[in-house]
Amino acid sequence: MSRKPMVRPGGRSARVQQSVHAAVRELETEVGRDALTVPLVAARAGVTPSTIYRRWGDLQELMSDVAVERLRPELPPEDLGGLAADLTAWAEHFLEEMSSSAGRAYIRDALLGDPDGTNAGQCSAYAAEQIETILSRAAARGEQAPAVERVVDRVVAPMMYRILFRPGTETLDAGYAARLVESLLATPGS
Amino acid sequence: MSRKPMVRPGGRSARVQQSVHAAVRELETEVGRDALTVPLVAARAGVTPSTIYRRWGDLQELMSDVAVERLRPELPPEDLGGLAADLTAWAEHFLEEMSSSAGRAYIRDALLGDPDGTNAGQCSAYAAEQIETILSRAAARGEQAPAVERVVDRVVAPMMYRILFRPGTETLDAGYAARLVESLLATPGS
DNA sequence: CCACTAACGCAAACAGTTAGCTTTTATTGG
DNA sequence: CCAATAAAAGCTAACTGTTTGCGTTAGTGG
Repeated sequence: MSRKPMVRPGGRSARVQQSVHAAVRELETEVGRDALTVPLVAARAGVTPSTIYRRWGDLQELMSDVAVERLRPELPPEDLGGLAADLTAWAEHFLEEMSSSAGRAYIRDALLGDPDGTNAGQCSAYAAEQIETILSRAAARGEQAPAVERVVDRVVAPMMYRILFRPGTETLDAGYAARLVESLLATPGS
Repeated sequence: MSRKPMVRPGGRSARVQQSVHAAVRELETEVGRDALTVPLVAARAGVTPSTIYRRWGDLQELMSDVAVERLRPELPPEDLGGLAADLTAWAEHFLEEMSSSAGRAYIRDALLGDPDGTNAGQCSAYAAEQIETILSRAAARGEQAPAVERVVDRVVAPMMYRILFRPGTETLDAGYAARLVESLLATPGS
């Protein structure tokens, strides 16, 4: 979903893509992320290495594609009946997922093999969608809600920054996420 | 400065490190980032490839080391006589440097070949140092200054998030940096 | 000044990558 | 529905980057 024109999405191409993605996920749990190679994935997927090289370019771009799939939220955020509760719960959940070693690995992979930034943009879009849902609900209730951009700047960005640039910092608990949301909602204006 | 114990920092080891780093910088301008390979760098540096593989592991970790060096600020932030002016000027400068294509490439490299997060932490520390200097000056003047952590969360993190996750977004100008600082200083409390 | 050992050079074996060509198979138009 | 077309995959061989064992060099500490 990043480099290939995908001009022929049906039939065999689709099957190959699915089997290759499946092979990556399987092998990742069996032999570990670092032991993955293109020939290994190709063998498991039942294709030749050159097929993978031609469609994805290299292992990093393939891993980036798979990582983005894994970072896609599968459920809409929970509705707890209020903006503060919804946002806090979502932020805590987001932080817990992303700051785990698995989550961090996926974020790294997504950023890594992403020359044009398409996959990174997709990750950001996922978070924005979830937030949008929460804010729309709040507006429907008549609550005064901030803009999505503000939530991203004040809640998502600080968490991501700490995950990426300050590993080992132990302040990455639910309390931190809650404080970010609280601080955001305390100043309705700018 | 990331993986090697550097138990023997003097003499030959230091010379090799310098010539390898210099070779990377030279070749980067000559043939471009994407054309760099370990054997190429080794030849330019006058060492054998195995030396690089043993000390750095792979090309990514080497590039990460070099990138961190380039991201180190060479000057302390300018003193304009006031906290708001100092922070705004610094944030604008920071954003301009980091959002350039060269800056983004260095950030990516620094994050990329960094298994334990040491280099990423170093980047974060550089920014924190600069901010610390500005805040200390403000305190010396008797101005009320926020904590470094707050500046990182409210100013640095949002800029970095947009650089990494939202490429192509056109709101990465000086005005954005200024607004972040303004918003931060508008709420002295939390 | 000598013993010790980390780090480097060298070279061969290994593994991942690239490229040319052939074959298969969606797709498109008659 | 069938033929023509071209995209995508298979195959294989050449290529290039990576790993590893061993001998040598040169800092380090006694």
